[in-house]
Amino acid sequence: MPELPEVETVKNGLAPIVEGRRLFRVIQRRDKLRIPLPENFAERLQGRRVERIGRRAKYLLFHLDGPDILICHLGMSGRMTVTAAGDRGAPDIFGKHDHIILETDAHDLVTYNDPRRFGLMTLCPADGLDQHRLFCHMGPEPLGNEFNPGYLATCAENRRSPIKNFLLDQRVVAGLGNIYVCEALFEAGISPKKNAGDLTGDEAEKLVPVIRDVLGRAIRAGGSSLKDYAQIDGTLGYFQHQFRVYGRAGESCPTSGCGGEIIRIIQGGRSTFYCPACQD
DNA sequence: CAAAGCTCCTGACCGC
DNA sequence: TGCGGTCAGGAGCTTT
Repeated sequence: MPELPEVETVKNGLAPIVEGRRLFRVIQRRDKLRIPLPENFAERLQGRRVERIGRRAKYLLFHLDGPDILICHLGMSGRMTVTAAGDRGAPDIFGKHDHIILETDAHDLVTYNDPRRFGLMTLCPADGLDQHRLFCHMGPEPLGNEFNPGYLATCAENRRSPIKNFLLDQRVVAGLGNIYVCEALFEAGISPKKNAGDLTGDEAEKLVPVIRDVLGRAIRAGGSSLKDYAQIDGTLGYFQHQFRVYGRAGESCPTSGCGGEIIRIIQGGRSTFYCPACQD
C-alpha cells in the first residue's frame, strides 16, 4: 500500500511529466471514488497548467494556474501510471479500475487506477488548503522541524491509547502509516502496546530520529527504484523494502542476540508486528 | 476532549 | 470449478 515514501516517489515521478504542462484532456470514468468527485471535475482541470506538484502527508497536491488545487489520495490500492505519448495505442484502452486519466499537452497520460477505491480526488481553492476539512486538523509532517521530541512528548501527555494507535493519528503527526509505525517502534525498541502517556523523554528523543530515518531510507530506496525501474511498466512508487518486522510474524527477531520471535497482534482493528522480547 | 467504532470497497484466500 | 464467507486496511466521520 502506498505510504508516505511511496507517495513521495510518485510525486517525484510525476513531476517531470506534469510540471509546466497544461492538462490537454481529463477523463473521468466514474462519479465517485471514496468520496464523490466535485461538480464539473474534469472541466475545471482541463486547460489548466500544472505549476508544481507537492505532497502533504499522503496527499498529492497539483498546484494549478487556475482557482483550484487538485488533491489526490491513493488510499489502499491506488496507483499512478505514466504512459508516454509514443507508447500510447490508438484508440486508448482503459482498464476496469482506471478511474481518472490526465493527458498533458505533450500527450503523455497519467492514469489513476484504484481497485478498492479507498483513494480520493477533490479540488480546493488555491488559497484555502490549510482551511480545507482534510487538512485543517492535520498534524506536522514527520520529516519537518515541527515534529520533534518536545512536541511528541507534549502531545503524548495524558493520552490513554497505545503508542501504536497514537502515532497513526493524523492529528498528532501526518503521513505515518501502519508499516512505518511498526518499523519505527521496532527500531526504537518501544512496545506498540505502551501507553502514549507513559512515553518517557528519552523514548521521545529516540523515536523522532528513528521515524525520520526509516522514512528517509525508504524515500531514497524509492528514488533509486524510480530511476532504475519506473520506465518498465510506468507504475510509480512501488518498490521492495526490507522490512524488519512488518509481515514477518513467526520469524525470529532480526536483532542479533535477541532470540525472540516476531508476533502479530491486532490494535485498533489493524495488524501490529513486533518483537515482545526486545520491545518493552 | 479523547477514544472507540463505523464506513467505504474489492481482491485474495479458504472451506465445501 | 465455483460459490459463499471472511478479512484487511487509510483515515475521516460518528458515536460514546
